[in-house]
Amino acid sequence: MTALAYHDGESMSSSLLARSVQTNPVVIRRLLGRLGKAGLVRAHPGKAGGAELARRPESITLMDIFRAVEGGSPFSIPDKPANKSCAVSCRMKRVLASVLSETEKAMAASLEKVRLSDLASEIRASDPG
Amino acid sequence: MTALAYHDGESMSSSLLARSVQTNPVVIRRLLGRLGKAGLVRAHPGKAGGAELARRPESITLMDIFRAVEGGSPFSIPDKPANKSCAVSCRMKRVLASVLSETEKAMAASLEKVRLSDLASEIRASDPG
DNA sequence: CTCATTGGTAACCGTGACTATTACAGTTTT
DNA sequence: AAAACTGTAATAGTCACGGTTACCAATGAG
Repeated sequence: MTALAYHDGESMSSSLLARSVQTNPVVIRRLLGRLGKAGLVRAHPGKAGGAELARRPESITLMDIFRAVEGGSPFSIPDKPANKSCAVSCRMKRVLASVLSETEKAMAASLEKVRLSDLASEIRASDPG
Repeated sequence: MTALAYHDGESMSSSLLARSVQTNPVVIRRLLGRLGKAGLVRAHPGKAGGAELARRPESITLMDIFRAVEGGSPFSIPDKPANKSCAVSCRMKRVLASVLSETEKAMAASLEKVRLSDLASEIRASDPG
């Protein structure tokens, strides 16, 4: 995503992006699929195809990307059946959920503050060429 | 840990704790081992042995537990070699590390705010017996 | 039209992390 | 001595994820 923002608006093929992160094009396409469903990127098939940002990088935060690629909550509470004869076990899930919801909000707020354009700027600032 | 705080100061065996979370005593002992190294619990072998909190539950935060159980950072940056011919790939690790360090701090601050005694109180409040 | 290039997706394998389980040694109380 | 506990090692099973191959659909160049 940062690469897309860096090459402002231009379309890049999945193989090119794959080389950038040293992985397989299919992995990239899987990610682009999720990002596409979230409305962050557009893909064009065909000979001169590729992927490009669907919105301006100023309007995309890291939280948008996080939500798109990691489906659900970063924290998960195991849903084993509680031990009915234990007061702690019975109430724990409810209590933990409330706490984790708070720290999730804190994390989200932090990620919301960083826009994709910020990352691109930082890269440009430290790029000699 | 909440169970230990709930049964204020009393010692509990790993098998008892295991039944509470519906798992195997060995799993509990492995966790207690880490918590012990972090100075959060004490364990006593022998016939009337078990584990107990090493500090008052008011002085233990969820962040303490998190650090003790999960060794390192919740976020990890893959340490694949960067693609030297790509400016983004070369600078990305540094930029990402700085950003993630911020959100880690946010998460830590949120977990620091919750003390073990808070959880025990909440359980007691909603416990009829 | 033909064909090369690309995205999209399914199928499969290998790997790494974690849980569960068994087993055994060491310690402490009875 | 016996019982009950911790601590730890070894093992097997499960699950998620990355990597890979393969195939289809779409698009643009010739």
